[in-house]
Amino acid sequence: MTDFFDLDTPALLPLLPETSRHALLAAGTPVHYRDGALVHARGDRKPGLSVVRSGTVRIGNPGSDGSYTTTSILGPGHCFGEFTLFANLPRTHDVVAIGDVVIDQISRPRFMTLYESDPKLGWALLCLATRRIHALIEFAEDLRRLPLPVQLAKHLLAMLRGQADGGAVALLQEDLASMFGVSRVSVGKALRGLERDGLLNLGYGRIGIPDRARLATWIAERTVLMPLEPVD
Amino acid sequence: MTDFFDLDTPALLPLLPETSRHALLAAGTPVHYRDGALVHARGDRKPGLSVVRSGTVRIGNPGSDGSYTTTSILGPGHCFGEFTLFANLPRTHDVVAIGDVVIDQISRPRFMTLYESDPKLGWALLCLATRRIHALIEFAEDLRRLPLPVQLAKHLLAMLRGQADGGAVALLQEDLASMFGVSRVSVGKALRGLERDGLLNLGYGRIGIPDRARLATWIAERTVLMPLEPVD
DNA sequence: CCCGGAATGCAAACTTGTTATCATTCTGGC
DNA sequence: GCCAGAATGATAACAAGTTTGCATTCCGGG
Repeated sequence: MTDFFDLDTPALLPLLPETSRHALLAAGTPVHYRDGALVHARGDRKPGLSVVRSGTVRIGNPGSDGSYTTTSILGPGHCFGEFTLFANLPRTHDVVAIGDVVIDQISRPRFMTLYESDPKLGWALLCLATRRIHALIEFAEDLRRLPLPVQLAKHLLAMLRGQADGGAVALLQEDLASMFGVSRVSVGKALRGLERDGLLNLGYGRIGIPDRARLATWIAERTVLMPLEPVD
Repeated sequence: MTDFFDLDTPALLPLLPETSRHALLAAGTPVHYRDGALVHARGDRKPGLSVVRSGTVRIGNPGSDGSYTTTSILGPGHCFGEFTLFANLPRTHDVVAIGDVVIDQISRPRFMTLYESDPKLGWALLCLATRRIHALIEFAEDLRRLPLPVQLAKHLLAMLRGQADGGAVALLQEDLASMFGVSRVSVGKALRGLERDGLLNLGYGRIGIPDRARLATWIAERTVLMPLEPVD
């Protein structure tokens, strides 16, 4: 489980050539966080880029009503904090460690030096940002147009990309609800509907997809937009 | 009326220093489109960057059910087409001219030459992309958490930013509906609710805000997240 | 092995938004 | 100044998601 929201967003590190990657990591200070520790809080003003070295972090925001919205869950090689560098913004999200995590923290001055000396870095960040924008737009569009069951199905399918048939995701209905900004009840209802149609099988903290191709077809029939294939 | 969705996203051109701006425009070929002309269609594979020179364009996508979702409306100085350059994607949206429009079309090879010779260009694009991601995330969050009237109010307020009190927006309820992925009926109902509370006054294709400060307060009372102030 | 907390299932009353249809009002162009 | 088309208002039947409360099932640590 690496990615929830930015499902089509690759990590930063693999986009960089060997040497740039090493330079970036060398510029950072590895910091250790234990489970549940707050890495950054919305509103924090200290700028810098962060790269996940090991473990996963949850990016999200609590609401004043006690609800919590998860924006993304990032694993090793992913980065965050670009807003503080390029957009002159404070931290926009809380970042919380899931389990034990090590994060390379790169200060603004260090990053700037690196950025100016290595054009590959800027290019990689642009590719990343662009893909993220694309993923976000498509996600927002889905959010507006698709009924909940289709959204859920799409997401589950994407989470199993690259796995063999009959795979399963370890995932609480509660977490799904927080990601889609919807109640646990609706998630449950939708999932059970999909199970009735034989597209999923539900377990305790586990959702299995018996036949990925069939689910993909089911989704395609309900999706409005022409799917896009990457060029090349 | 320049910006609907990317309300906090600045245009590309003002982010560039004088010389870079001229170089960029010189690299492009101005193309004229008449009202309603299709500049690009979703799925098109010819890459390139486009800069709006004059007029406005609508970025959006038709659904198979006949509905239409507007993602953004861009005016002079704004650019689009980055996806085709950095993410190896075909066009993700239809782009349609609103009124007569002139667009500078910059081919991929030309852009690449420019990008490599002028580091300011990459930096500006990164700033732009970053701000856009931020705006999109906040928008998606609103979409999930806020009731329609609050979303509408927030948007209307943002559209009048920088104008004097008592200003008005020229805007059809129909267009608002297409932007929020919601029916005209709900938009009407929500707007009339706001009018009852004295926060708006509705006209024919026109929405006025008598007291911006009061509307801002009203929104703040219903908004969950701590607002962010730009650093500097 | 069993027991308590966590996760899920279920039902009822309610809220919000949808579609569809029709009436009304506004506006620009002749 | 009038009139057709565009935009808005209003209503009713319906669909989807919410909240609340409680029952049930699962799992892991003593």
